[in-house]
Amino acid sequence: MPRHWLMKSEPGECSIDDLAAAPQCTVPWVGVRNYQSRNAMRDLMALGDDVLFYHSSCAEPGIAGLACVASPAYPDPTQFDPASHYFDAKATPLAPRWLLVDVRLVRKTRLLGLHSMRQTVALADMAVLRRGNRLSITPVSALQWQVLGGLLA
DNA sequence: GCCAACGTTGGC
DNA sequence: GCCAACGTTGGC
Repeated sequence: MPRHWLMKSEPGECSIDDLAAAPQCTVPWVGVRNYQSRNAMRDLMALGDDVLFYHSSCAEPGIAGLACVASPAYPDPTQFDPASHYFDAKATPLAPRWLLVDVRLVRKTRLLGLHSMRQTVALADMAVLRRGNRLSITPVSALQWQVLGGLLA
């Protein structure tokens, strides 16, 4: 049974349109540098899991499309690249610290704004809406997924 | 730019 | 292992 996730991306880094324009409509989810989110990818995600693609840190934050997990977790190559913003001097290929999964577009949706999400009672318990939430990857319950499916249809 | 929230770091 | 300082996130 697939799980459901919400993954935040800054549109300036990778927007839903960037995802749609990528080869195979698939991107490696580079740049996660938070242990909880890394562990979620490593331990909890599985190929085929559903993903809500969320635009954060932008003028209109909200869900912009549906995607899916398209690979198992593997080392994030940017941690080894001194030229990368995501370089981590303490990581080595033999002892990688950061992992990622590939994410593939399922379909772009209308933008379901953060404000609309907050106004939807059935979504009130979503992890991403919790005060002070800063995780870039959060779980979505089956019920929440169903409600969102209706709102995004 | 502000600031609340909270994860991470490092001294002890 | 505690905890204060610091850095980052992200909405506003």
